[in-house]
Amino acid sequence: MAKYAPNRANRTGEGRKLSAKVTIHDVARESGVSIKTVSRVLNREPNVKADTRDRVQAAVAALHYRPNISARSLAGAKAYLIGVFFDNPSPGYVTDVQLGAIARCRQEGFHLIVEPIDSTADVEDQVAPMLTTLRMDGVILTPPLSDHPVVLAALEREGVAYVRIAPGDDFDRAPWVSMDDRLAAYEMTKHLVDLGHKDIAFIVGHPDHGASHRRHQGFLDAMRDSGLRVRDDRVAQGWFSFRSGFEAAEKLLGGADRPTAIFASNDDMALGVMAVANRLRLDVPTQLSVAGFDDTPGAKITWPQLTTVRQPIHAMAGAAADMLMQGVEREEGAPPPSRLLDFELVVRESTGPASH
Amino acid sequence: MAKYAPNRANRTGEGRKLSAKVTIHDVARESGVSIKTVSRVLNREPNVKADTRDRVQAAVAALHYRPNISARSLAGAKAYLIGVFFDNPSPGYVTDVQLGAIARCRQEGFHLIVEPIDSTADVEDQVAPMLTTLRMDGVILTPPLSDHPVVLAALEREGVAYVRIAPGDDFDRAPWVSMDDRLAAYEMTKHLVDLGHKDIAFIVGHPDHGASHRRHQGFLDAMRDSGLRVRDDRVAQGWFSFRSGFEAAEKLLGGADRPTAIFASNDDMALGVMAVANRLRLDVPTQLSVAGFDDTPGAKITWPQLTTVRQPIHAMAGAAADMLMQGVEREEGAPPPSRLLDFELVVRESTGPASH
DNA sequence: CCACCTTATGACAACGTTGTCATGACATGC
DNA sequence: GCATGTCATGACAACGTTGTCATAAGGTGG
Repeated sequence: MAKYAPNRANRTGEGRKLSAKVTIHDVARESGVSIKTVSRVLNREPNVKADTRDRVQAAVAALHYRPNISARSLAGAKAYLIGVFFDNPSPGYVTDVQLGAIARCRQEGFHLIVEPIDSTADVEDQVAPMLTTLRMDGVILTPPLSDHPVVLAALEREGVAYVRIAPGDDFDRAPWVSMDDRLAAYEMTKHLVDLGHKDIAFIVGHPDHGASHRRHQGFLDAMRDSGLRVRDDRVAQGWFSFRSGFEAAEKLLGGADRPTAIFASNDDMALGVMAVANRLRLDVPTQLSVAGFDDTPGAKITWPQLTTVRQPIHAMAGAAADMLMQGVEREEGAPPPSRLLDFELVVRESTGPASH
Repeated sequence: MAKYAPNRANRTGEGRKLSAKVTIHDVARESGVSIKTVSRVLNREPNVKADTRDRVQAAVAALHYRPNISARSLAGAKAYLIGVFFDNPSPGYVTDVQLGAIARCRQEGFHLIVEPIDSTADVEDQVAPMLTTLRMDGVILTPPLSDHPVVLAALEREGVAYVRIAPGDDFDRAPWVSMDDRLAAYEMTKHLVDLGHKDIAFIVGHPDHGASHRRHQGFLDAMRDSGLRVRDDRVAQGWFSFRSGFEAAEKLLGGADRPTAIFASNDDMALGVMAVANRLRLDVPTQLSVAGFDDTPGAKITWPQLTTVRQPIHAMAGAAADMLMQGVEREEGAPPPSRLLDFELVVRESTGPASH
């Protein structure tokens, strides 16, 4: 039984060499300086003569030297590792966050560790071990984990920095990145009102997500500002899932007395609404307008395509990674350095003029 | 300017202490043995008295000791890191792979590094640095990267083990995990034939994915075995995207002479077909049956729900992670230890009896 | 010209593990 | 009973970096 290593290259004898490990010592020798000076150049530390720096950089390039991340994190303070914690939001959301974060991380030589957390199981048991084994430089928290008390506490206890994406409350506790959910929902509602809709239904999102409440509030504010009444039976509770949107729509569209538009506070639920409309032979948008929120890939994967709000997920994740990598700083007592990014209303085919 | 560390725990006073770093030395002292013996217990090495092992394990538990992964990988051979490389397959696919791999990794104390590769840019430049900085124990390759020559070559040159998911060819080159795409497509076609369909169209997938050809072949085989002819204009080329399915369907359904069923070789394309059917006011499934492949979340997020093939993505990724963690082995000269996992035909509402 | 500061550099320890080798306690074979 | 082997353990080096401190070279002010 031999170690199967298509990879270890020369399994058939002395063969061709593996690309030999190049260490900082090799670079030091090649450029005629000490390893410490090489280290300085690599880490952009001050007090290195321009001439010396150039020689070292030339040697690094010539030898294709790459610092070993384990040695780095063992010796120094940084681990060059950023974590992303998530708990099954939609796949589209998750990958978008990852892509946004990685794009920034690559530039700085950081890597991304993804950690799904199952909040129905013991969260402490999942978080604590990974925090102590890998000493990550920071963690990006996605909703609903952005507000999970056990996760936040564990992170703080272990001394690991974190940035929350779209947290629900406790904004002064730690840095965050978010968008103005209330305003976005407000504008979407206005869009429907402008199309002539007066009887608009709303499907609320998962109560554990802070964004749910903000979107709901934006809807209510817009209706009030437009002088329109919101009937109690026109607001349904959902859970951000297709199924919950489907069920809410069945309730909303079940009787003869139907709203002319439904604003679902995320795309998955909006797709559930579309499915019900389809089933009831209601034409979208002539008989019913449907609006979503998020602009997930699914929004375009339906007919008619969904009018929705584009969340800057990619940018939010990138901003979060940035903050973590440069070691978030702030004035004593000042609020955490957080950022509110812009959204965009995406009007497609699922919304149209009110029918009556 | 103070370091902002909401994390450094006690910003509200002396509070509770940061969890102090516990090292192997502490465990050794606590249990009255040398650090080497502790190491042995931790790594399940032989030649440790049961009594000693118990004492060490008690100390580990009492002190909440977790080995530092950087030190481990610096000193030893293992890095406790598994990479997943992908290049924008659908988000659902990506997250499924991640979840499947992580479930296994957690048990063994491994972590997952995700690395999106942009195959339109210089692949070597993206792969080489990450392979040398992080010395991962192995990499899981998802299609179409499973067959990317530059990626495979870089992996082999750097001596990093890898397992390919659903590769297209060159099966003896390295271990892989896959499913029987041909058979699955064969059975799905049979399902349509059994429903009475004779004029069935097929949408081929992205030519860079090995699975595309296998699915196409399965379709052709089933048609032939059923004594049915496949008209040339009933086979359209797609790219596994919603849009490509949409466009293919427009061509397929454009004239008066229409097939009674369309088998799209993935769900995204099938959803494109559904959108066109919707637009043309063709009822699914009474006027047109539509079948997909993959059972992505999107398959349930449409009305009617899609008849499709459930790929064991989660299990495939888990198996791949397993192989990597236990250091893939095989007899000298024997084929790589690979695995073919079971699929499942999922019949939902989008397919029904032929209409004429 | 001396004291002192700044800049550029290197020697060496430290980081927390695992690998290698040595050692002592026992058991086994003849 | 002695050579030989196996088991259980520990001392110590090694892994490849960064942090700390020392030191030499050059600049500045009196």
